[in-house]
Amino acid sequence: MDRSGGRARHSGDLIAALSGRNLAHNLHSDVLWDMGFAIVSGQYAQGSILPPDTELLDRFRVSRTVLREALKTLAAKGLIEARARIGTRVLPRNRWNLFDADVLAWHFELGPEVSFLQSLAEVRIGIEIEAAALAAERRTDEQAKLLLAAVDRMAAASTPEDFARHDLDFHKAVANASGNPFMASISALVEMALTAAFTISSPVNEPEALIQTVAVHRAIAQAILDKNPQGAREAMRIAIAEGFARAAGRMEGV
Amino acid sequence: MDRSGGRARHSGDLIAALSGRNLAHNLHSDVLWDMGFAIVSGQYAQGSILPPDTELLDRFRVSRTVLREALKTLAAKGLIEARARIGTRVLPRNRWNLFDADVLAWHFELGPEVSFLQSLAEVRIGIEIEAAALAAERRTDEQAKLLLAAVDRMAAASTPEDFARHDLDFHKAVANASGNPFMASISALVEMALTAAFTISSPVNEPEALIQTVAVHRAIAQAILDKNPQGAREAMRIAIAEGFARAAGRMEGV
DNA sequence: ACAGGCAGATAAGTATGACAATATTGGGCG
DNA sequence: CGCCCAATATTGTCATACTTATCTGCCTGT
Repeated sequence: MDRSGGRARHSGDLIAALSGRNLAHNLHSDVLWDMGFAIVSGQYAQGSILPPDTELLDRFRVSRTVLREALKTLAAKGLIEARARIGTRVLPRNRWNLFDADVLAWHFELGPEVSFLQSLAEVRIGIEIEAAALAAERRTDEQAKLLLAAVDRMAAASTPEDFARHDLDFHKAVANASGNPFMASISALVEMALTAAFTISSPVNEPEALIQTVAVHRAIAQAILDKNPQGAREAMRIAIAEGFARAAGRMEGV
Repeated sequence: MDRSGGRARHSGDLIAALSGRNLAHNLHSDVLWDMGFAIVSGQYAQGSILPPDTELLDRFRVSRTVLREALKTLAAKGLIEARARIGTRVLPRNRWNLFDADVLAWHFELGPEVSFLQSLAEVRIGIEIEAAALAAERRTDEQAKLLLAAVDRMAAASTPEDFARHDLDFHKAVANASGNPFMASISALVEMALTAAFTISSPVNEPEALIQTVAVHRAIAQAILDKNPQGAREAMRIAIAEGFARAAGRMEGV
């Protein structure tokens, strides 16, 4: 009965808005988010069978076309798999594409767990450390300039949103300078982590933290400028670890 | 005119077969692979607009349902974005989900470039090094046992396929022991890299290389057993770098 | 009693034609 | 000359019918 047409929007919208991604509001995306969240939140257990088409059709009051396209989207992200006569099965989590922006967003909708933020920080450390090191080896002068500019904008930011945006720009610039397409491809992940972290606590509100965060990022940029891979690695590790520590401290402490 | 029903299958099938993944053969997956490959191969340039539904319908001789589900799948993987009245646009590569198994497979269909293999090795180094370090900190005794068993099976493998399978098992076991769900989620990537590498040159055929490869993997397992993160990091880096070097050397050097 | 295949039932896959929503483009009106 | 609106092209949604795959269980032949 709670299926009134205009229910509250997903937290994913915040992230989409921040990133300038389109958030077209079509029926199929409604169904998609509903089902995606239901699966990620465990409402449909891994390995279980979803209700058959007919039942879902009745529940969502949409056409078969819409439902099936939503399910196909979930299948494309590795959440489900359909088989004739059996039904549509929820796949085990290790088949899910956790690097997908939507799948990540659904995870955040059930409240960012500290353990999840930590997992995120760990992958970021792995990938972005290498990206920084590669950038230090391969950067062009042009790319180095962009990095320094991004740091300057971080230092000058006045609102948490501004800061987060420029922070993201910085990390994207590092990924680009690495010359490795995979590095650039995980910006969705970085974006989610940064958004989550800054939703919890932004350095902008704590002058001391702001100065330190900017300093660490400037150290990364400098190491890349100096073509110093090892220095870039270490600085990047500190930047990510500190960002996570601040958010985690804020969540547990207080 | 070349749209005869039973044309040669994609190289992706090899990988799917090796991984035991299902390869259902429905219409929509035909269209999906055709279009996916066309986009990845640059046949449809980034930022360009795909032909309208009507034209694609005519080209593939399928129903609108099938075509649209295939396009929705591509959209879910970040390759395209449809907008009313505008058409369906090919997104820039940095929006593509390169960690998706299908997208990866399409990249390999146009012949594995050395530069692409290198990019793959670089991300693997980033992620798997951290996974190994985390595994060294968090492993259970049970997980350690599985690791050693996988190494033993690698040493005893007699065919390239067997070796690749056990190698993959090993890397999956490390990812599992890390306790980080993201690490486990990239096994598709590792799988692709290993399959590609061993298609080019398997250590099984070179006794010396086999001994060395097994030794390095045993070193990883031992470091994790000893709860020695730094040792695990270094051994993992060597394992991946050597694997890539062997394949690359075989491709360029002859 | 058992093996094997044959048929029914169920759920996903495919087809088709019509209509709605949306955004660009160009023309008409102030 | 500029603004607004309508024509138009393209994707989005709907409803219904039919096809294919495959699991279950009966049924037959040995």
